[in-house]
Amino acid sequence: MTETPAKRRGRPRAYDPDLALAKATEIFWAQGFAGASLDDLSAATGMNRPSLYGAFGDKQTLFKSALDRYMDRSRAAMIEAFRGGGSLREVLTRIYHTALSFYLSEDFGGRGCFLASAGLGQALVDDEVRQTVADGMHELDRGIEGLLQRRQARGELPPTVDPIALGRVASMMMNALSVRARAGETREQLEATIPVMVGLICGSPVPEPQASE
Amino acid sequence: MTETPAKRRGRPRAYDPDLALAKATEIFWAQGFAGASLDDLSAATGMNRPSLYGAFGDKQTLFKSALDRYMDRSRAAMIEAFRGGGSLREVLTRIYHTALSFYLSEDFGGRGCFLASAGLGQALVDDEVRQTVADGMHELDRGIEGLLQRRQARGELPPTVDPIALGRVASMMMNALSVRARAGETREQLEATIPVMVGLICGSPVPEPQASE
DNA sequence: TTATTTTTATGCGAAACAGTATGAAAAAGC
DNA sequence: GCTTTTTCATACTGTTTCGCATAAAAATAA
Repeated sequence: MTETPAKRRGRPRAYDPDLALAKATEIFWAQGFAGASLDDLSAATGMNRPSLYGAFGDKQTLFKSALDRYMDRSRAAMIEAFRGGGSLREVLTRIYHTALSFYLSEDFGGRGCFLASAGLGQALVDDEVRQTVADGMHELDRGIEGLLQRRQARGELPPTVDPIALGRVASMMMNALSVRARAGETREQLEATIPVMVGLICGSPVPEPQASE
Repeated sequence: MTETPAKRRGRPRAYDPDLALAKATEIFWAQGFAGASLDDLSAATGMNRPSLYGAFGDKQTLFKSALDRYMDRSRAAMIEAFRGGGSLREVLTRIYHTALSFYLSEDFGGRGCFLASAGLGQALVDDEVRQTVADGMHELDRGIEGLLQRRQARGELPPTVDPIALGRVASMMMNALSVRARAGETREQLEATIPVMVGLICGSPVPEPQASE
């Protein structure tokens, strides 16, 4: 669908819009909205100022496009992580690892979640951004809550726990990973916390050989 | 010590340095380093530009002073929360409530932890800031780890758990509260997660009559 | 009163900033 | 080959930014 359906009429554009948006996202991610100048964005995307403006509108609109693109990407990755089978323990572990794969970058070092970093950096200045970020986080909350509900029904969680309250906290732990990633903690340090978090959610040491079911 | 020891010689300053730093902190907190202009800071502090410069140096230095002041204040509040007696459950609850008292503001709405918000906003641009923030968080990590170690020795935690790993995650939950506060969640929503978090750390519903061992 | 010291007030200046106008370049249509 | 359409490249405009220079104001000291 995205491939050129017919030969476009005028001069062909010299950039790939999605790649450019990805590069712009990286600048916002590292420097925040206010800290990213149009010169920075222009240099990173390889587009000059008027092309940027023509393609994405002004800086605010570009930022919101970056936010939307990130949410689409991370949503897709999370759906993938939810889908794969395995025990609740395994699914949660996969979810946290997926989150970390977004928060840690080879080239830029730890930068955290784009929503929690660049997004929330603007939260007190632009309420639309704040709302978008909040919605994104709550969407993930509901995903994990649903997961815990289903797994509780299968007996993977004790019937006494509240899967909604627990799911929300499990979701919040990703926010904690984001903060620590941006604070510079290493992949090893962060990955070491995952089994601890999963253990807290699922019941500590090992599900126990669980011959019961 | 801080009171005027003798009559100062020249024209008296028209501002209270610490109050001015507090006001500047609020601007950085809401708008970030790059988003806060010297005009904003000047208006908030009531100091004109040259006075600001004379008192705190340039914008970077002012920001780092704000960071230091925040760390001093929050450290003091946390020491207080650690000191008061009570069960581990009670102490942890008090610690989380103390954290929330910093993250939520009457006038500005939820703004999160200054370290995690304004501080980490600069983390990828200014490595000294990143290191300061990381150190601050790790100091709190060690505090909670020590608390759990002592309480485990008193039998308030099962001997099987690793108090270091658990303490680190307990500390990270404050980072999660910070993110959600800044995302606009209400005090009620945030406070509702505290007993869930404390329950995860201490052993869920109530330490349970725990007849098993 | 007069001199000295310290802070405030006005406002300057160079640089960076966001956004745009103008014209050249590169493709398709005829 | 010429026109039309779309994008690129240069450069401009007006504003905002940060930091500081200069001079007035307000206190003490002599």
